[in-house]
Amino acid sequence: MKIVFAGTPEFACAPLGAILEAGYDVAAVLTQPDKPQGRKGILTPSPVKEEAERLGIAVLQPEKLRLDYAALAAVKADLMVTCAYGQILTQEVLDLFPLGVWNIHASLLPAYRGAAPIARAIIDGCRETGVTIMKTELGLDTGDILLSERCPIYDSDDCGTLSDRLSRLGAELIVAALPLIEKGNFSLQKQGQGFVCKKVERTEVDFTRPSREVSCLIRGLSPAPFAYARTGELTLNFWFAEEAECGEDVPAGTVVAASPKEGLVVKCGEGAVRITELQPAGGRRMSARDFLNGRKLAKGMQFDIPRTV
RNA sequence: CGCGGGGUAGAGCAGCCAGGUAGCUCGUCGGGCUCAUAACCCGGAGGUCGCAGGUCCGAAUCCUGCCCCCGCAA
Repeated sequence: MKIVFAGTPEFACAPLGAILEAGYDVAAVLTQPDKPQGRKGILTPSPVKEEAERLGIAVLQPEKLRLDYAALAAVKADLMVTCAYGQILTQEVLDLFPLGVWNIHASLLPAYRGAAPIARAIIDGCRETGVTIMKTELGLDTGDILLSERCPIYDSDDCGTLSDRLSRLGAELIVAALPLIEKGNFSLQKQGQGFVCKKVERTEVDFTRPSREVSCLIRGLSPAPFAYARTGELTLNFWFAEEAECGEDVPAGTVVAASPKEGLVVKCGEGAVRITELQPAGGRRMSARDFLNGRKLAKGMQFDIPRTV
C-alpha cells in the first residue's frame, strides 16, 4: 500500500515516523513551503520536511495545493494521511486516493475542530482531550470518525508537553488504523454537533480572572505564542504557572511574593498564580528563581491589567 | 537597511551616561547554631568584564570594527 503523508509541524513528525516504522511505503511527504523565520527572515523548512529528508522520503511543498497537485497525482498513492498539513484540500485532491484521505486530529472530535485544538483545550481548562482518526472531507475536520483515544490533561502540562503526548498517541492510532483501512474492515461514526477553534495568539494576561483560568492561559500558550504581562518598562513572557494560595487582600495583578524562596506569586481575581518559568523581553527563558535573583521585581509591584475588550 | 534589549564568577543581575579598589542575590566549599533543616550566623573559593583594535597615565566604562544571544513585528 502506497501512502502519502501530509503534515507540517512537529506534531506530525511522530506519526510519519511510526507509519514508516510499521513497514508502510511512504512514497512522498506533502508539507508547507519553507517559510522565512526569525529576525533575519531565514528560509526554514517545516519540521516534517526535515524529518522526511532525514528518512529519505521525497518532499512535495506546493504553495497552493488546490492549484498545483499534478506532482501529488503522479505519486499514484493508494491513500493519504493528513496531520496538521495546513492547507484545505479540494475534492480533486481527495479523489486522487482510492482508499481515501485520513486525518489525525488532536482533539476528541467533534470538539475543537480547526486550528489550535491542543492549546485551546488547555486554555479552556479541560481535564481531558484526545486524538481522533477521521476521514478527511471538504468540511473542516467534520469527517466521519474511525478511531479515537482519550488523553488526560494534567496541571503540569503546557501546550508543548501535551502536544508531545498527543503526537505519540496519534502515531499509535494511525498505525492501528491503517490495517483496518487497508482491509476495509471498519465502520465509521458520524460526528455530532461540534465547534471550530481558532488559531491562538499572543495574549496579555488578565489577572482579574480566577487563578485557574490564568494558569491555564499561560500553559496553553506556552511554548508559543505566550501569555505575557507588563509592569513599567518590563515585559515578561510566561512559560509556566501553577495555581497558588493567597490570603492577602490586594488588587489583582499585585506581586504578593517575589523572592527566591517563595517564588513569584501574583494575585488574581480569585486566588493567585505562582509563575515558575518566564522570559523577560530581550532575555532567555529562566526559572522564576533565577529571574528574582536579579531582582527586577519586588513584592507590591503591579502588573498592568489589559483593557477589557 | 522593520523596531528593540543584551553578552560582567556556576546562575540571575548592578556598575557604563559624568574613565581611577570587581559589587548584589542565589548556588558552591568550609565552619558554627540546632533534635533537625531547604532556616539562621560566620568565613572562603571562584571573573580573559563577548572578540579585536584605538584614545588615555589609566578602559567593564569612551571610539571603531566583528562575533554571538534574545523580545516584538513580519
